[in-house]
Amino acid sequence: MSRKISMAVIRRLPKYHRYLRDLLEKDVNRISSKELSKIIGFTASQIRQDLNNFGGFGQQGYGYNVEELYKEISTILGLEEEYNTIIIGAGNLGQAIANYAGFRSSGFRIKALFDINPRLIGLKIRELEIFDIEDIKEYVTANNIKIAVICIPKDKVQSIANELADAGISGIWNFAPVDLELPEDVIVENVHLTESLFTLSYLLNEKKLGHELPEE
Amino acid sequence: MSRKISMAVIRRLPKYHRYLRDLLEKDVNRISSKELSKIIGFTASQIRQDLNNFGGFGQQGYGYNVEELYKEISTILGLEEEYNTIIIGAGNLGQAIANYAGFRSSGFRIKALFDINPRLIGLKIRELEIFDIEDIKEYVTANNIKIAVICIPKDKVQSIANELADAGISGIWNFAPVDLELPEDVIVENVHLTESLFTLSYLLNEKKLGHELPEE
DNA sequence: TAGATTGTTAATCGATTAACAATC
DNA sequence: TAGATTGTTAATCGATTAACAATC
Repeated sequence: MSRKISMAVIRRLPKYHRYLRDLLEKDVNRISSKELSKIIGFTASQIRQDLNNFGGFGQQGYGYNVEELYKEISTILGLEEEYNTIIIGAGNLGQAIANYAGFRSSGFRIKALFDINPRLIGLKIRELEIFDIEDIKEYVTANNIKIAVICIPKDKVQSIANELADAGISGIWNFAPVDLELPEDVIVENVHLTESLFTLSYLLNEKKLGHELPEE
Repeated sequence: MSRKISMAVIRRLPKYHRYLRDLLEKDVNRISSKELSKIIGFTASQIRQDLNNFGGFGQQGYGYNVEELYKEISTILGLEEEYNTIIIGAGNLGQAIANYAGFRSSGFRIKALFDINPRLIGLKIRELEIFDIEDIKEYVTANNIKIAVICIPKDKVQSIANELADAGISGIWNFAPVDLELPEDVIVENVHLTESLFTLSYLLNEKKLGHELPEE
């Protein structure tokens, strides 16, 4: 059997993870696909299909053990790994990410920030130093950095991404409104905020026009 | 013919918008679905299908007029509308959004921020006052606020969303890791940053394990 | 054992791609 | 007119849902 999981399935995994953690926190220790369906909003059938891509985690007549399933999904998501991470762009967004406990507590170890602005270079954000973006390639190589979070305006993004790729980065979490062109061994995950906002704008406008909106 | 556009199509619209603006800036005034396909990465067939959901914007033998198509899509996305907007949570992320020129220049008029922290209440961010989150319902009603951006920790989010709904809000742009339960006339667009990061984590892990990754 | 619920195959649905007549 | 390219119908592909035998 070949492992070829679709993006549709992959993007549901973090949601399972989140809902299972919520259940754990409520001391629920067992759940059926039917019950989970009710709270997470996917069909029971889809839940069973999704999970069975990765293994038979359930038990007939019983359902799933919440803690076990949570751990399995954590492993599948690679959350036990640790990744040296840098943030490029020490503006509001870069700082927001640097400070967000949720990322720091998972395996993403933020090591430094980088910026082009001389007034920021040398400052510290929560013990994290801000370096000159000129030095990024050298830093990535020297410090075994695996992940870069890009939080700078779009103009320079492609050229910086090229440097990161040259330096052997594994993944890029990109917040700039640009689709990067990189060798396919560099994994890019985009957060296109404007696209999200424009989707909201579309839906609001459609509602105002009295048109029917799609599910989901 | 009924208007029932799928979310898959809707989420591609902002991308068309962005690429068309890039073309406009490069003074390209005409493009075929085939050429657009090459730069945007969708098939030519899909591009024609997508656009034809909204009208016959092209011309046989010629292609599409870039400026005209850009304007059409702007209208479809509702970008000519103006929406009074508030930001809930004046932390790093709330400030990042308050300061981001891209949002301010489109029709989203940010009117104020709200926070629970007494040390922030009364301060200003770029002429925007930070108010007490206690007063939110009254403010929304009194100031014809249509959109709320939620940038606070998850605990209080559902109850604040309820207040917003009661006050007649039209849309919520939600950055908290929570799926809101609201009357269906309130439109919610989520930005689940952790889910995005975990997707990246999954893909990095799969790569490391030598598994084949899905397209897209 | 009887009841519940999984894992998995088969059926359905919807989205994408291909093809081509219409027409600029 | 000949060439290009759309708009649209038909074919294909993939994802979701339904069904049910296996089994706890």
